[in-house]
Amino acid sequence: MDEKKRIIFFGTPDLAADFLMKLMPRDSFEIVAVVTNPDAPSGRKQFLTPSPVKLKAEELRIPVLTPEKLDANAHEALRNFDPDLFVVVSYGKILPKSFLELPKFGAFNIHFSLLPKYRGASPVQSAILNGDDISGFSIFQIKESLDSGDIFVEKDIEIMGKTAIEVFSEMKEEGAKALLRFCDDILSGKKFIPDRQNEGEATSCKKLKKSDGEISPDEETMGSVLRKYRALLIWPGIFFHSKKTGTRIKLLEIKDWSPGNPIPPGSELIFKSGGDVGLRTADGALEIIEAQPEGKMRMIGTAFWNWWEQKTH
RNA sequence: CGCGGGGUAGAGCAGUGGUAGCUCGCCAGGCUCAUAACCUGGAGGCCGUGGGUUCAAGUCCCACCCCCGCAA
Repeated sequence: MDEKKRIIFFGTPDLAADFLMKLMPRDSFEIVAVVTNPDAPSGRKQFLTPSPVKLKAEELRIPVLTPEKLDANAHEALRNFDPDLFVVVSYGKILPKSFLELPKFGAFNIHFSLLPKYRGASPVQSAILNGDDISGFSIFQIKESLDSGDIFVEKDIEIMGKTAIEVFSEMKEEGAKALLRFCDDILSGKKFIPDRQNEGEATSCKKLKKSDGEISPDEETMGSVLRKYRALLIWPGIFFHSKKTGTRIKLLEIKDWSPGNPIPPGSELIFKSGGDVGLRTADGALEIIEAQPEGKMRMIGTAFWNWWEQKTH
């Protein structure tokens, strides 16, 4: 009977925790350790909170490492686990070269775009923002430079008209299957013919900022607002500042304005027509399903309309 | 002690010591070819909880609970 291969898993957010869970009980390999970011302040009271991956790993009784820096100490700690493979899913730190040489079968990352497009921190959101119809995920061997290694597995996912939640959900579903198979394959010695990334086609995307969610509805097109909504709804969401009410207003759920419903001429930024509440944009309108003024509880469209009328008159 | 907003009808809000109100929704009726529009009527409230001040508290004072925005 072969010895089980030894994997060290790197990851931090919820998404990574889901991948960890799906990689769990296997005959061919085991997760011998999990590396995640240290506990960080979170929530209104700023309590120190462990990462979702740490919580999941503890639940699964896997040893957890939370190095602040990937230094010599961390290197030593990982070497002691005698790893065969590193699997990285949204870890949040860049692995130095000396770490990449630790596992016998190498270090691999699953990235949620069709590399070399959208290298960096927000591939799913960026693809939606750009209005792409197709994205996907890539499993590649990690090199020192970010998201640039040779691609071993790649799969398309249709993203047209979908929200980030829906896309992530599919990425999770399909990606976990692919990653599982990949781990089995590579650890059993299967030969891959990896694709080198075409550097000329590479694009990159930055980490999202809170301010990316700010919109100016009457200066933007419906398409622009809707793409931002779909891309950013997990975080930071979309919001605008209203001079009339003096508050910031989040749009929690919006959709296309129903075509049968006339948009009254001369409508204000927020308007009501029939039973629906609308948001006027530069080239049309969107329906507000749910919104939330700063400091208030979330409101369905008609409640938001009531609030708006009372604040603006 | 991180900063701030709030808790009054099903929902959204007004009400600064003296009869509990408005808008939306809901129910009934009316108008109408018709309606999400309009008219009439109606139901629906321990005003977050506990104490205090007062002849009198939704309102002033104290404590507590809960919700939310920022921040991370």
